[in-house]
Amino acid sequence: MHNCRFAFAVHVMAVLGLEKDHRYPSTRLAETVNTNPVVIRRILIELQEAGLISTLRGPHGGSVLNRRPERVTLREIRSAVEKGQVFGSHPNEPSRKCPVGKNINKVMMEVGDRAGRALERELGKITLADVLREVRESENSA
Amino acid sequence: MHNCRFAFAVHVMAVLGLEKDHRYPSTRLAETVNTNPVVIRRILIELQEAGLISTLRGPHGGSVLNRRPERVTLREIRSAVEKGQVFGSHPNEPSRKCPVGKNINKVMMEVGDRAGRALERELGKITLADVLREVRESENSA
DNA sequence: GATTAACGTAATTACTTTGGTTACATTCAT
DNA sequence: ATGAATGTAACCAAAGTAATTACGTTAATC
Repeated sequence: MHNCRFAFAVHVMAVLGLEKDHRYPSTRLAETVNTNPVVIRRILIELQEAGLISTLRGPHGGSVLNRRPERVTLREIRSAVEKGQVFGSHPNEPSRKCPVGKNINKVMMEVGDRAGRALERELGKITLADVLREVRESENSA
Repeated sequence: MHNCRFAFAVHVMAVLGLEKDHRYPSTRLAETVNTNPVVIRRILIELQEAGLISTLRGPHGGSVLNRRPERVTLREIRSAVEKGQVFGSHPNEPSRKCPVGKNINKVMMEVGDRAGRALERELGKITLADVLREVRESENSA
């Protein structure tokens, strides 16, 4: 699919949730995600702006969760890294001569809003603690 | 955002719903959407495969709805033109040394399924007739 | 104060997706 | 036979994305 920022962000948050109050540098996070530290840092900045983590520079720096995993939902993580609509809209202005073309954009905006809210509602039910539990369960059954 | 096939498909279906039993050639549909006929035809093929429309070649050919707008949901339209997951996943295999990396893909798949189902549930509540009604309401208030 | 580990960020690259376009073979009503 | 329409292949340009390199900045520690 299109982009994997949400998956990366949940992964990072889950690692930070493994050991509360432990600071993880971006290089270590990048190792477990298996990508470049800069890619991780770009995501960390968005998680900071959303108030989900705190980051310190310098030796023994790195990132740490601001809240316990029970208090963080996937909805918050997603909205931190994934701005924009769920569906794409017409790149070119539709024909204003056609009754549908004249109004479709507005209608589709409303549809997109409804769908987006449904998505957020569902992700709001899942916490980072849920993810950590499922990760551990998969770990045991593996 | 990423792609506008869903918006195009709803637009096309709405135009076809304007006049029941009237065949619209791809060139006319392309005019109201304001794009190239080939782009429309690619979408029409997917709508055909989903059983939503019927298309005839030759003179006086074109596409027509198979069902009344009250019987078509946006969920069907979307699933016709939008395959694939809601969220992207890790492009590179995460580190298997990390308990999170080892299991995150499976967990994110489940999250994606849940989110996808929530999205489908919402779109299943909206019919093409609803879209046509909203289009007409916008028309009147304009 | 020098060293060093870490972040922040700009610039660049390679790749993929996507919509748009042209061209042409095929179908089929008249 | 004509001609209007679809189906489809090939190609292009633009946009988005992860990855990478490089470098300036911060701040803990000796």
